[in-house]
Amino acid sequence: MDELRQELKIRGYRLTSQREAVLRAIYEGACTQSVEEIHERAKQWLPSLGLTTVYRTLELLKHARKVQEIYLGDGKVRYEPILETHHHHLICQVCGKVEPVEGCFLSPFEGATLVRNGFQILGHRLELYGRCRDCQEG
Amino acid sequence: MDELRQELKIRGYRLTSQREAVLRAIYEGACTQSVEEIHERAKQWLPSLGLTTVYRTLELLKHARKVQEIYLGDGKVRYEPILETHHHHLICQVCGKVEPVEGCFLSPFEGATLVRNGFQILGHRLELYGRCRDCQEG
DNA sequence: AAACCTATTGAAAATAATTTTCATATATCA
DNA sequence: TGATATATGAAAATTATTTTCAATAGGTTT
Repeated sequence: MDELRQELKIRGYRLTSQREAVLRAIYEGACTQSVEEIHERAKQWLPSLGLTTVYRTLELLKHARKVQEIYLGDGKVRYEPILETHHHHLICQVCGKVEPVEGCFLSPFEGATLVRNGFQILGHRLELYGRCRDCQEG
Repeated sequence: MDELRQELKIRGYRLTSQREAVLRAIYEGACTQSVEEIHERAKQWLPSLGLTTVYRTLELLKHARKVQEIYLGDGKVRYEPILETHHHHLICQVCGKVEPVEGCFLSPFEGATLVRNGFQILGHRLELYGRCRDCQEG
């Protein structure tokens, strides 16, 4: 949270109770949350928090690389915190649950440039789809 | 296209000029296209085609596993055809261009079950972010 | 080929998510 | 504490997507 304070100061932004509430909601909530869910959770600490402010704060945190967007196929964008531990997702195609998996064999390629077309790789995202234990029949 | 005809028949759907136009637009267009783009392209062959029908056809093709959704962070969902050749994407963070990359070392894990939590992997998606050749300074 | 029946279509209306506007409130700094 | 520019909440506006419904047109049967 202190780190955030620094980040904001550097960029000329202000640290407000709204921003703290949204950030806390993101970090304490599920792996991925919709804007509505983040809003609900954050209102625990700050009941007067407006939905518009949640949208604005998420935009801010996205630029500050504190959160990441993820789209699961229903009409709404979800957000998750960018943690120190790089991870990917297991997405159950039956119940929709999202679980994180740590460990990644792609990290060594960060910074690499592909010979075929000169594309320089700076990051990646991997989503594994399938069925969680609870959703396997038989 | 004949394959599609079969697919539709099996499911009790009809093969209409609209559906053919949308499918053709998807296959002949860029790697990923927005609904609006698909609509514009398809109107070349069928000017009377309505946007609603494009949405409906994409939903149909999604269920028939002919197309896949992808979200690039602007507010709209994009679609791409599911081709026989499994591939992933190189997404330029500067200009937004999307290029396909073939070859995938994750395929052997399809069907595998993770020991840690019993999750059965059935498919995956990998997106590589970075800078395309044209967008690298220096 | 004509008739039938049901799936499909286009346009407009409705919805849902997200963004913009604007007057008010409040962090931050002198 | 006061000045000031940024941030906020509510409402309005916008944008993407879905639903409604009367009209159309596949595909099958005769």
